[in-house]
Order: sequence, then structure tokens, then C-alpha cells
Amino acid sequence: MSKKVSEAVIRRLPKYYRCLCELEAEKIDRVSSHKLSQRMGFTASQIRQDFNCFGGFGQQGYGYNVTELKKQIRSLLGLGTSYSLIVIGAGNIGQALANYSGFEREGFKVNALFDNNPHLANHTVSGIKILHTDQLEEYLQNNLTDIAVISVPQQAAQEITDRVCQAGIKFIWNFSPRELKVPNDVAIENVNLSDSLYMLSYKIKNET
Amino acid sequence: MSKKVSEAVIRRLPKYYRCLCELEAEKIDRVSSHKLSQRMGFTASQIRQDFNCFGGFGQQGYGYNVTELKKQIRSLLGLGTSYSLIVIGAGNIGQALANYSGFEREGFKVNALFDNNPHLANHTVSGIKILHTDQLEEYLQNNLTDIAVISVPQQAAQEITDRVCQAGIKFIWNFSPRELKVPNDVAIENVNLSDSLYMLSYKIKNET
DNA sequence: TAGATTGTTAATCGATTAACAATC
DNA sequence: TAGATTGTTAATCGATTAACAATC
Repeated sequence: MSKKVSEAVIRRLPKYYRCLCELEAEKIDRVSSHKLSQRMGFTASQIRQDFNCFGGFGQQGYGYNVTELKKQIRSLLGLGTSYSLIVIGAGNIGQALANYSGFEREGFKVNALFDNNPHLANHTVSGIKILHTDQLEEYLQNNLTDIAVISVPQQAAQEITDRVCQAGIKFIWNFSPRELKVPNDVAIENVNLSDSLYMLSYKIKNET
Repeated sequence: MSKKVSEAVIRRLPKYYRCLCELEAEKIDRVSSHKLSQRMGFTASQIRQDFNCFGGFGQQGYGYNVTELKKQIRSLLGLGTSYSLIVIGAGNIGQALANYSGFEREGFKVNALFDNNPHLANHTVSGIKILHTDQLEEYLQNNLTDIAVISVPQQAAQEITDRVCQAGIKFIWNFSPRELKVPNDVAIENVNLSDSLYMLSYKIKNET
């Protein structure tokens, strides 16, 4: 944790984690950087460099213990704790996120949905109640919340972001295609479906 | 198009495109790399380098014409054509994608949904009919399809991928957290929500 | 011990930034 | 023309890969 680890390395951590989960499921209990390399398509050298950003998890002549390494990476990623989320915008994506039980299994719990459509207010989606967006500040005052998910239409995205930041939210998972402006101490993770689709269309144009 | 353009550059194209759309909406008709730099947070130097991968779009002493540049990037991205999609897996994410009209506006049209839940078969989601997954091959034989969207549960993802590749699909938009194996001539664009969420949890752990 | 494989340093490669001549 | 800003070459920075001594 001392010297800053590059974004590129961190982006690979979830992939390592996933691969180690698979290895564990296959009852493989040790693995070398070379075997991981074959499986994941990174070079063995890169894999060893990556792990050594965080300290030596392996043993010379042996490799890595799958369960141990998985546990380490899991902890690096901050999994194993539980996080409380709210989802703002109960449209298709918002509801999909609220419905998705896979996240809850890893400790990410959606505690409330917000929407400014009065017809949705007081309905529930898989047991999570939908509140009117007007109640956002009041809710956040009374309920400790780690992550705000922004799944409102893009015109509303910045305003909602300002409001949650104002209310003290420090982490945002943004599904709107806008680049959001936030105070320095707020971290954003963007999921930009348009960008992703445009990349695909670039490939279609340039690989055919 | 001659010398290979790096992935990093291509990933920025959609951002340029979006920014130029905004500038156009604000009725700004010219822009310098320096002004773009302030707006987007890339260096002016990088912006000029990026554009020059594709040829000179600017004019010395003047800058770039917003409408012209937007048109160029739009065309680089392969937008303005229309693409036909199918979505396999009519769960939350699948339905969200089928419902989302924003993509259709840019030429991406979902023509069918597939699911292996017999209760969903023959229902429609915003006018798109849901077919049983058994009919996948038959459908693809009779309907020219550019992109297959994989939004099935992860255990089914590889099998479905094999089937669509077998049926001749060359482009896949993958929403399952698995790394999919595909033939060399098939391109995949991954949207990995778990990875994205894990990144956020990494930030929570390491920035607090 | 001998073989295997790490941790780590050094070399390479590629991407970003800086600088500036060309030119509108 | 003078000022502005590009296109492009050169310098820098960072990330990936290669190499190998340390050691299990």
C-alpha cells in the first residue's frame, strides 16, 4: 500500500480473483505464474510484478497457494465487508441492478431505490422499496450509505450527483453516459454502455 | 487506417464524439485542442496526436470545426449505419437493453430476445418478441444479425457463445462476467459489472 | 541435492507529453 | 503581416517483458 499502485494493475485484480475462484472450484490448490499466464493470457512476468506490488504471496520453487492467494486478493479488493447502496433512477437498468442477487452475495446490498415518477413510489422491486427522489436527502441523513448508483436519464445525472455529494456520499457508480463533476474527495466508477457499444461498432467498421 | 491505431486511442474516440455533440448543442462551431483539453481533461498534445492517427482534421491557426470533426469521428466509429442485434437472456439486463431506446437512435436495433424460460416465450418487451433459445439457430439462419448480446447467467454464457459463433456471428457484446472463448475472427466487447463494482470496493478500502 | 519458480532488477516497448517549425 | 494553432518530431515517462540470482 506504500507506493502507489497503478490503475492498470488494480483493473487486473478482479480478473485474478475470478480466475482463482475458478481454480478453487476445480479443487486445484497450487498454481504457478506460468500456469496462470496460460489461463489468463497475461505474461507470467506481469503476473508476478502485479502480485509483488502488494507483497510476496508466493513461494520459490512452489508457486502460489490458490486459496491463500484468493483470500489475499479478495481482501485487497475490499470484499468480505458489506456495503450499503442506493440506486437512483428505477428505470430498466436501475431495476436490473436492484434485482441482481449476485452483488448481494459479495456484500453489496441495495437498501433503497429512488425515482421521481410518482407512480413508482411505494412499489417494491425484489423487496426493495422505491422512494420518491424528493426524499433522497432525508433518507441519506438517516441511513448510512456507502455507494450511490446513478441510473437516471443523463439530463438529470449531474443534478442528482450534486445532491448526493452534498449529502455526504463519497462513492458513485455511474451508469449515465455523462462525465460527472464531483468534489475531489468523491470517487466515481463509470459504466458507460454507449462507449462500449461504440467500440463494438468501431470494430465492426474496421475489422470487416 | 494504414498503421494500426492503439486501443487506448480508440477508447477515447467515443469521449471526443460525446464532447463534440455537446459543443454542437451549445452552438459552438470551432474549437482548439487547448479548449478541448480544458473541457475533457486530456492534454492538448494528446488530443492532437489522437486525431492525427486518422489524418489532419484541423487547420493551423484556426483549430477544428466542431461539426466537421464530429462528423469525422462519427464516421470513424462506424455510427450512422444501422446494426441488427439479438439479445440472448431476457433477464433484467437483457430486458433493460432491449428497452433502451437510446441505442436505437444511434442505429443499433434489437430485433429479437431469446430466453429459455418457456413462460417468457412469445411475450414481447417494448415491441420485441421473446423467442425460446432453442430457436436461436433457426432465427440466425433467416435473419441477418450483426451483434449478439450475451446476457444469460454465467454458467450458460460459453455454451450460448459457441452456438452464436457456430451460426456465424462475428461480434459479441458480453455482459456475463466470464471471459468468453471465441474463434479468432470474432470480436468481443465486455461489460463486466462485477469487475467495475470490485474496483469501487477497492477504492473504498484504499481511499478511506 | 537438483529442479522449479519466485521476487526483483534491468531492458524494452509503447504511450504520453513537450517542443517547434509549418502554415492558416 | 502577426497571432494562433495545427501537425509532427523528439524527449519523457510509465508499463510490460526479459533475465537471473535467491531460495524453497
